[in-house]
Amino acid sequence: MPSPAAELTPRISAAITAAFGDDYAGSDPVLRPSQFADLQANAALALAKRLGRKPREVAEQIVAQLDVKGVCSSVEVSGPGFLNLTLDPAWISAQAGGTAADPRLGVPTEERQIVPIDYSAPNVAKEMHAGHLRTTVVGDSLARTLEHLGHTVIRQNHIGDWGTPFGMLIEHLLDVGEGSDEARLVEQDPNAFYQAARTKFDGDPEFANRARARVVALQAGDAETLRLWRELVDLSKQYFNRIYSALGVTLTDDDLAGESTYNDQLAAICDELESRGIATMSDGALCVFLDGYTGRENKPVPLIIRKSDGGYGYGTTDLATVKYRVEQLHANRVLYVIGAPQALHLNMVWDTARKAGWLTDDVEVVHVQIGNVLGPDRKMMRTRSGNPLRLMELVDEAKLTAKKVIDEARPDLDEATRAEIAPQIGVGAIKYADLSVAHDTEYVFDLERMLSLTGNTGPYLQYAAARIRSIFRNAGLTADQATTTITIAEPAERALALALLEFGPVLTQVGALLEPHRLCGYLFDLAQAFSAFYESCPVLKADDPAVRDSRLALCALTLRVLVQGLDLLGVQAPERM
RNA sequence: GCCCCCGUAGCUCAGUGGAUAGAGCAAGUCACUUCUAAUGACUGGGUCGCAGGUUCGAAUCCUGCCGGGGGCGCCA
Repeated sequence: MPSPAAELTPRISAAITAAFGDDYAGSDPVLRPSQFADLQANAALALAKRLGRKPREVAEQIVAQLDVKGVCSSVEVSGPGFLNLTLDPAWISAQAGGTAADPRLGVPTEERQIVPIDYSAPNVAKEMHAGHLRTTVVGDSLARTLEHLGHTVIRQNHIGDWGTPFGMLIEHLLDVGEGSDEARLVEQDPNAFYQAARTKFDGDPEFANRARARVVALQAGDAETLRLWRELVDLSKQYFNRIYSALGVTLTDDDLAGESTYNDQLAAICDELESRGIATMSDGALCVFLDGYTGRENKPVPLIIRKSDGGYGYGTTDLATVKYRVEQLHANRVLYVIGAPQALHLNMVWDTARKAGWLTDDVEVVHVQIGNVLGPDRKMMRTRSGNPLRLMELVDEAKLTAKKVIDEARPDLDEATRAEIAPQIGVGAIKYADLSVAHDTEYVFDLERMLSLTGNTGPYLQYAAARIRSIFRNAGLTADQATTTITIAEPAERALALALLEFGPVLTQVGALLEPHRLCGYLFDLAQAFSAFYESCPVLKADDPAVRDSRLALCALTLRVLVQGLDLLGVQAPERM
């Protein structure tokens, strides 16, 4: 069941060719949504120039050749040469029926690609903060969406499980004692543990020396040191999993691909780049200098792949991820869902990999830039400095607020039901807020706004779904029993049905552009179209049984699209609220 | 200094080179013995940062400027 645009594009193209000859075959019909009709085709204005004729005349000639029998009820030339296309209600009805009969709801299955997605990437023994929340939520939605479109997604959680901080963390672990309450902070309140280690490191020279020695032992592969390191990582995994579980994120231990997994490849990467002359020594560090990367005072910016102390930084491990994902995972497209400030670094890594021949032109690499999350003061929320909001605390707060709201709004529901619904609303609100703004723009973290039950928020969409479920409960039916033919009559029915036909095209676009906020915007429009329909078109109270059944079928389709769409965002749709 | 991103209604944000730039929130008006009013209908609200350029047509593309943010060698 093609969408209106998919149906009309080839027809208009054919009309253009028929009117102006093969030279014009394949011209873009420039089909766009319109405020004056269902769709408008703007091709005539561009063609007029090429043809040396008046745009309106060109538009008339296209119309003369246009076959839209059974699709459009009217085609009008308007303004300077726009083609206003109004769809036939019978066609809309049939397409809506076709969508309802399709288990995939009109979502195409695309040619399969292998798509590793790098997202979340929290640090061991550190609290996840709002910034991590965002890459986690956006990455997870992209993973769900691309999978649904038929791709093979390989989740890659590139956790920070290696590096110099582990010297002080391990020494602190020994100081407080393995298995002690303080050690368990890594699992419950990792920042407290990290800060305690940090404070000692900064204030106690003896401790700092032990920490530095411990880093050396770790890198040398000392067995006891590795055992302690693994314990820290394991404790952190518990923490990550509690967060992921609370948030309904699809990441599991199987998706962990932390920095340490590339340890045994780093030396070879450096050796190869050095022997091939791609990397050179500079101030004791092994660096890659690339054309076009200059920094202060026009000095070339290095990608440091081996520090002067012999250690490796994230430049080297990131190079290793490119190699691994291309050579071992056979990726067609690699997504790095990472903070926007990393753009320079990532580009240098990719250019280095290209220069080395590890990254080839047939593999698309994309930086899905995650904009900074700002505090109420509009300043960046940072981990290093300042005191970050504990993510768990934040989630708990959202759940609590949601509970208060549902308690007040639905005193008729029993306590157990309300307690079950509240987390779905609270968590959904946070995730939806992250997803509904373009991923590369900054945004101010504002719990109150996220939890607002009106406007473009998670709860509003959940409410729309819950209302539909309520209708089916009252009808004594399940949604999949409402499979009657859909017949469009009222304007609100028409608008709702048209919105439903756009689900597939929107998902295609989200997959291509990697922009979940488009799905949010679409679902919001759909929910609004449904609310308007709900106001003006009685379903169960409809006089005519045929109208009632048609509207029930429309409700069922709306519910399925809402639930499916929310699921691709990683947001639950409660039965009632 | 160089590079990247951003600047749209009071606020938060959409916006595929197409007609009179849109939502939501907030403000105001109206509609509930309700298929869930947590809603809907309506009203007011704009120098799309500024100035050029390209184009039949620019919020959108190009250049310059102003303002904000970020990045720019041994943290990741």
